[in-house]
Amino acid sequence: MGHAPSTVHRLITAYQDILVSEGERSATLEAIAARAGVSKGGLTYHFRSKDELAAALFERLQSLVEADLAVMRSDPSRAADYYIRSSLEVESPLERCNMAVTRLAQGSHPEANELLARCRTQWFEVLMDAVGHEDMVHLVMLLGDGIYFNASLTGTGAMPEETDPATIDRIVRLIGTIRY
Amino acid sequence: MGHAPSTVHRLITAYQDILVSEGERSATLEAIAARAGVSKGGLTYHFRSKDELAAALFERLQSLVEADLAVMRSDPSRAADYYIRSSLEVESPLERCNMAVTRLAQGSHPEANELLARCRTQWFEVLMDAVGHEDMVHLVMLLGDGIYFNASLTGTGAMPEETDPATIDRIVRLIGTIRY
DNA sequence: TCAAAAAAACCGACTAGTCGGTATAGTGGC
DNA sequence: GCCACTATACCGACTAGTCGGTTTTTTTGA
Repeated sequence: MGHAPSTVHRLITAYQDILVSEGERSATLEAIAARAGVSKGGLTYHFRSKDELAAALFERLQSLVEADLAVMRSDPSRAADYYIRSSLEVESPLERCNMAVTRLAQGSHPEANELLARCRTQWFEVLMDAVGHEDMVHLVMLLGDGIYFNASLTGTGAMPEETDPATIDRIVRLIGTIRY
Repeated sequence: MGHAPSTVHRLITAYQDILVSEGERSATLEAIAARAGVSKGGLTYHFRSKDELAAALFERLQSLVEADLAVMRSDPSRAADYYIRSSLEVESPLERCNMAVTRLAQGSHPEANELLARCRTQWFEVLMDAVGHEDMVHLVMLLGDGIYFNASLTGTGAMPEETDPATIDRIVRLIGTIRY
């Protein structure tokens, strides 16, 4: 039996989920509290301001990225493959959190922007260690971003057809044939 | 001598620019009006509501995409190359407009979402006609999306390093070596 | 040709409603 | 008794949209 998630955890998740599915404007204090199943007073008890809530979201992303980097470092031979494929997992805690922070960044939230920049730098470095060829790393990261971007639009409403895992498989195979 | 852009044109551009550089929240009627050099009353004279302004933005995107598709159809052999490279041109009217509509889509604006879906379907079809290999088309489009996504984050604040044209050149050459 | 009338473009104060944040009295469980 | 809340009320800042009125441009008819 796992613990039921704490109220604090639920509040951060509620904020994250509303950001992802409805955008920054809909993420009001009351909407967040309601989704987490507490009153507005309950929210402000744990987070005195929206900025504190955002800061908590940033911390969550940092630790999730840390864990992701550790996985990639643990098996460099599969790092690139892992990076591309995990971009597809829109439901994973990391991707959802990343998407939420991206929404804030696009709303010109400087902290969110800097955090994303740091994360991307770290992914780049780990991929460089694993792959060793700068252009290939750029290719892998751009591809991952593309998959991620597509997924993030699919998530909100209706995209032509979701990029399905089988297609990604074949694409990964295609770029696997590149000799550099 | 070209005409000075009309107030209507300036208002749509102002809306678009604020969406791109500061996000949906900052795109208030007054901010839009101020950027276009008119008063709030002047804005509401031309657009009775924010939705009408958004509708005008959607129409602009449609006609820009139409023109882009025509270019691609006119020289199928360079269509894929053109698609990838034009994703980099963040300052072009098409990319700016596309970015603005994307911001609205991420704020869960259903119309924006459907429009983007239609555009992407059209691009896909034109690329399919030009390239003829479905996985390669997906690869090209995902790569374009990745470049575009990167550029859109760079635009708002600070990304590690902008994807520069020389890197894109080399990446295009890399995927050009793929035999399918 | 030119003044008067009409239409179009625009201004800015106002209304009604929303949101972030503060405050406070009360409740159930450990 | 105190922690983790609920419920409600409130404030100030801000926002979309309205409206009466003003300025600018265009049209018209003598």
